Amino acid sequence: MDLPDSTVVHLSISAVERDTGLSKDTLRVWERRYGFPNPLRDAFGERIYPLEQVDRLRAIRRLMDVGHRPGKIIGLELNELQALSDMSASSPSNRHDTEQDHHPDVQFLVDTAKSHDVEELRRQLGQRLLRLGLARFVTEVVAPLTQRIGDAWSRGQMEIYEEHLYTESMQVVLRNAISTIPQPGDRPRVLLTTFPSEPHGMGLLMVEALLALEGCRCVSLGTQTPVWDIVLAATAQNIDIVALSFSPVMNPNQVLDGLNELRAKLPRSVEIWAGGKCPVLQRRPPADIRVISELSDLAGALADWRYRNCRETQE
Amino acid sequence: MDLPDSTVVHLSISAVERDTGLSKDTLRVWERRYGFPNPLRDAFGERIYPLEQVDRLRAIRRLMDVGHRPGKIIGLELNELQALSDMSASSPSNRHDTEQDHHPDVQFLVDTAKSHDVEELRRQLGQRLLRLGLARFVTEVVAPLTQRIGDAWSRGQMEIYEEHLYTESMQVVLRNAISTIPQPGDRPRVLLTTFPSEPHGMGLLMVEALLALEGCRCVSLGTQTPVWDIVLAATAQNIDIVALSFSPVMNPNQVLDGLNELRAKLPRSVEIWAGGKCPVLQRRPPADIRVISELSDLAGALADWRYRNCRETQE
DNA sequence: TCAACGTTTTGTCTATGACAAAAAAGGGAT
DNA sequence: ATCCCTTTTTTGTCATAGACAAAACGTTGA
Repeated sequence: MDLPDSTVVHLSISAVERDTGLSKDTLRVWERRYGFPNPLRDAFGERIYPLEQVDRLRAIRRLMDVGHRPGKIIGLELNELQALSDMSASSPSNRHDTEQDHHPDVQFLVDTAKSHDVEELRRQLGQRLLRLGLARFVTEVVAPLTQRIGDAWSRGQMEIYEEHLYTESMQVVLRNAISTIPQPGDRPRVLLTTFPSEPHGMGLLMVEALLALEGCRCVSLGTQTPVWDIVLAATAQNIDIVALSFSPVMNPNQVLDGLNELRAKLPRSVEIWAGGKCPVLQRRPPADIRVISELSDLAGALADWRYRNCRETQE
Repeated sequence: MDLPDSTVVHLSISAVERDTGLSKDTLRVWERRYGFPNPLRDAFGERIYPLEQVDRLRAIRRLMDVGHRPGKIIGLELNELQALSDMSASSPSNRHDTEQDHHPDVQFLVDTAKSHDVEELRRQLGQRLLRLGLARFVTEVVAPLTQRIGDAWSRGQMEIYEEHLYTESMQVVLRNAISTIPQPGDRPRVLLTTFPSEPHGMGLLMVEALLALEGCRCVSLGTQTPVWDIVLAATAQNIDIVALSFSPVMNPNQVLDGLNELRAKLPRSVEIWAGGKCPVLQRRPPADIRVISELSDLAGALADWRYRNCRETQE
């Protein structure tokens, strides 16, 4: 009578690293300092983590992404952690009025996304795209909806895979729409990408859509490009503007360091635009970098660029 | 006269882990045992790796993926490593005739990708898509070309941003093609994704294209889904087959552990298909998992599934 | 309200030892 | 030669414990 499940309810340290995103070093140091996690040991003295502790670790990780510190929450039980994540959800700091404007429809779409009916979601999105046109679709549907979904995820109201399903569907819709835009425009040439630690690409697609509509020539590198490669690409592609997207979960210092390094390595003639709902951009905007805090500011920034560059161009 | 590049030519141990795929533990133990790598130390005694050593490590990693053992090759210089890699390239085991058939055209496309002319690349790809049809385009152009580009990058013949540009262009072309496939099919329902440490999504798109053409209902989660969320998604979406894609740079142990864990957590009725040019899949295929080593095996695997499930379905 | 400064928290690094699992090598027997 | 079994070598990962920089926090003074 063996126990084949013993490998299932207990995970090795590397499995926990993979599942929680917490490094082995971190897991060991937490155990040493806080007494949690408190894994059992197998016959060789190696840590084996019960599933229950892994769930708690996952919840802790989620709360940390929203700003909590491990020392404060590591002692809490799973239900307490969940209560806390519900609480931070209703805190006023996260409430943006833009959300409320479209509350009913955005809420409907969130529900559709959670219904797991991918075809229906895609149909609903496509319908709104046709009804509103691409520009309004991006600013009035994609942006608030994506933010809302991100919020819901960080509160634990949504599983990661549900967020993945949404992202994938929306990407299909957006990419399709973008590819139908004719490309008569020439300047400015805009390079789109994110820093290596930023895997979210939805912001890039939104910006690409809006800029392409305005006649810009967009060159997207996708997500996670090292700073030095952004410089190389900007040079090779004769780029006028480098547009970067940042999500709220990005490490503030990586944002600032990366931007400063990029600014130092790029020629002054190349502008850097930084967008996304990343708190540090508003609080400590770096010098010589244009911060686009709302999608609606894009058109203005572009008009501005065109005004400044209308005579001196024709290189 | 400062040296802003000092941060560029030296990498920290975690940066090297990310760039080479060798774990910190491995890097340290190699240094202890073989004397290589032999990083400098910064003011605080932490390892800083010169770029030259990182290149050598990458080459070593590449050779290990093909079957060489670290102890034998770790003493070789970069050019010797490359010579060895060229040698094993011409060994019969690695030569797939599919590569040779289209050698000239693939080379032409690689050159186009390196020319930085995105429009031209996209045009060329679109043209081949029309000429060959989606299925042949995927197997005869996308697959060999992507592999070739990955090769070129890991040999330092191509910059990361050039690879990003290629990936982005190809994704646009493929996604567009996929969205034109009508969706009459119902079974099997296939879930597509990658493990958290695998950011490459091109393999998923290729598989999605081929399966959709065969009338499968594909549900893609995009890249980097935690194991547990794959299980949740498979359950919620009533999935028949979970298809995972692995690139050569993935850590072999993460691959095997992840697959075993996934197998343990998924119901037996759900099949797991693992594909991609990941050496460990061929050398030590895990039990109860279908390894798809070549794209051409996909159709067979699917026919097989359909045969086995033709009567018992209709739940 | 904001900037500056000390304090605490926290993640990552270092070093060395140990050992299991994989691979290679040795040694008959077919 | 080829196959199978055992022994040896190779190799990656885990463990322990100490250290410190960078980030976050709290407090003070303008």
